[in-house]
Amino acid sequence: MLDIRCLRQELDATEAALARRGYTLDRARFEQLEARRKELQVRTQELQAERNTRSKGIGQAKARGEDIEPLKAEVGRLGEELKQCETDLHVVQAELDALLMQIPNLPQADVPDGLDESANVEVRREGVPREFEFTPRDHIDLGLPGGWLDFEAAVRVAGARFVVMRGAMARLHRALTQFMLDLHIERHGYQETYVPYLANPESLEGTGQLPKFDEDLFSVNCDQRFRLIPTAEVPLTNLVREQILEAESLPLKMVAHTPCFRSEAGSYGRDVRGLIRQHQFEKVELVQIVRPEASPAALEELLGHAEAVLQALELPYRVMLLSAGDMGFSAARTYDLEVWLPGQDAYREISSCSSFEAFQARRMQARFRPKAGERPELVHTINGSGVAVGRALVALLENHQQADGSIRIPAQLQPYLGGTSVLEPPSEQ
RNA sequence: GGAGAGGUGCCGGAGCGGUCGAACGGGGCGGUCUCGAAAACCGUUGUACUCUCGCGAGUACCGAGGGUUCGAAUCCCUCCCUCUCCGCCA
Repeated sequence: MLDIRCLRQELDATEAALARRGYTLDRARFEQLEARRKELQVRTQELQAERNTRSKGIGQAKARGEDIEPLKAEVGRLGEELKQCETDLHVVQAELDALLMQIPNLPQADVPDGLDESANVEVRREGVPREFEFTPRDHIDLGLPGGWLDFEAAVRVAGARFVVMRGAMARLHRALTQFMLDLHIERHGYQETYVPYLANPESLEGTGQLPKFDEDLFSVNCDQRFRLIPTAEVPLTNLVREQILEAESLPLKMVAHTPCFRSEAGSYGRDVRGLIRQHQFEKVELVQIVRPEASPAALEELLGHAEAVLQALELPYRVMLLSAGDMGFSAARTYDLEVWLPGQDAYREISSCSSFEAFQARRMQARFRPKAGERPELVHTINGSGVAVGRALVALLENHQQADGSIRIPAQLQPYLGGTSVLEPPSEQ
C-alpha cells in the first residue's frame, strides 16, 4: 500500500510513477473521495468533541443534583447529525482504503521504463553456456527413463501441470532442496523457518496477493478463508505483521522450504509441457526484514545469495533488472535470475528478488522501534527465491546431461546424493 | 465436533454506565545519589488519525462489527480468536 501522503501531497509525481508501470490512476475519483473524506472527518470530529464536553457537563450537573432533562434533549438532537456523519465517513473511508489497496507500488527511479519483459535490462552474465558435442535433450526427454519424471501419472492422480518423480530423480529433487537450505543457513546467515502452507486473507493482503489476484490462488473448500500459499513469501513476511520489532533484532533473515501452489489462471498454452510451470512446485525462499536505510544493500546481498546457488550448481545464468511494467504488484525493484536451458536454447527465470520498501510493511503494520522510547517506523521487506527447486532440477538435467543420458552431479551437490557423481538412467526393460 | 473459561497498554493485572487513555505492579527512558554500579528515591513512558505554515488544538482506539444511552472498557446482539477438558487424529 502506498503512503496516502504520496497521493495527497505529490499527486502529479505519483501519477507519473504509476504510469511508468502501466497503471492509470483514477485521479478524479481519488480527489473527489479525499475531499469528501476531509469534509466529513472534520465535521464528525467537531460533533464528537461537542458531544463529549456536553455529556461531561450532564454528568457534573447530575452529581450536583440538578435537573438534566433539558440538557439531554439538546445533546440528543446533536447525536442525529453525528450518527449520519459517522456513517458517511465510514463509507468514504472504506472506499478510499479499497482504492488504495488496488494501487501498485512505485518503481524506484532507476528502474527502466517499459511495460513488459522486452524492456528488462541485462545487468550481467555469469558462466558460459556449454558447447554440446551432441544435440542436447530437454528435461522431458531426459526424465523419461524409468519414469524419472512421469507427467502422465500425475494427470491420473491430479491433472495437468503436476508431476510425479521417481527414484533418483525424486532424490535429486530432495537433494537440491537440502543443499540450498544448508547453503543459506550455514553460509548466508538465514534462520531456518517452518511455516504454514495455508494462509488467511489478512496475510495475503499483507504481501499483496489480495484483494487483486485471488484468481491466481487455490482456495480450500472446508474453510473459505484459507488459500494455499503461492510462495513462502506470504507466511515468512507475515511473521512480522502487526509487530513492533526492536531495532537490535534487525535485520531478520529467514529461509523456508515450502511447496507453492498457483492456479496459473491466464497462462493457458504457456509452458504446457514439462516442469517449468506447475500448479505445485517447491521453492526455497529467502526473506529479509530490514531498516529502511539498509534495504538497497540488502537486496543486492540477497541477490548474491540466490546467485550463489546457481554458481555452486555450475549453471550459467544472467541477472535481469525488470522494467517498471514487468514487476509484480508490490515490488519497487526486482532482479530476476535467468538460468540457461539448453533444451529451450534460452534463459529462463529461476529466481526473482525484490525490494518492496515499505509497501508490504504498511499493509501489514510491520514496524520497528529505532530507539527505546522513539516512535515506531515501518520496516522494509525484501525477498527472493533461493531458488525454485523444480526449475533448478530442469537446469541441472539439461546443462549437465551427457551423451548417454546420464547426468553429471556438481561437486557441491554430491554429498547430498551419497557421494554420487553421475546419475545413470535406469536401464529400460 | 461436545463442554467450559477468557480476550484491557511493552508485560502482568484492576476497572459501581459519567474527570478512564485507563488504578496498581513490572519493564523502558530521564534524573538524584555514587569513583562507578547495584539499591533507593523523583519524574516520565501507548498507537493511529485529523486540522494548522507553525505554536498548538482535537478525534478515535480496552479482540472485531453492530446496538442501547445525553454518555460504554463497563449493558445487549453477532462474529473472530486463545486457553482447558472430552472426542477424533499423524
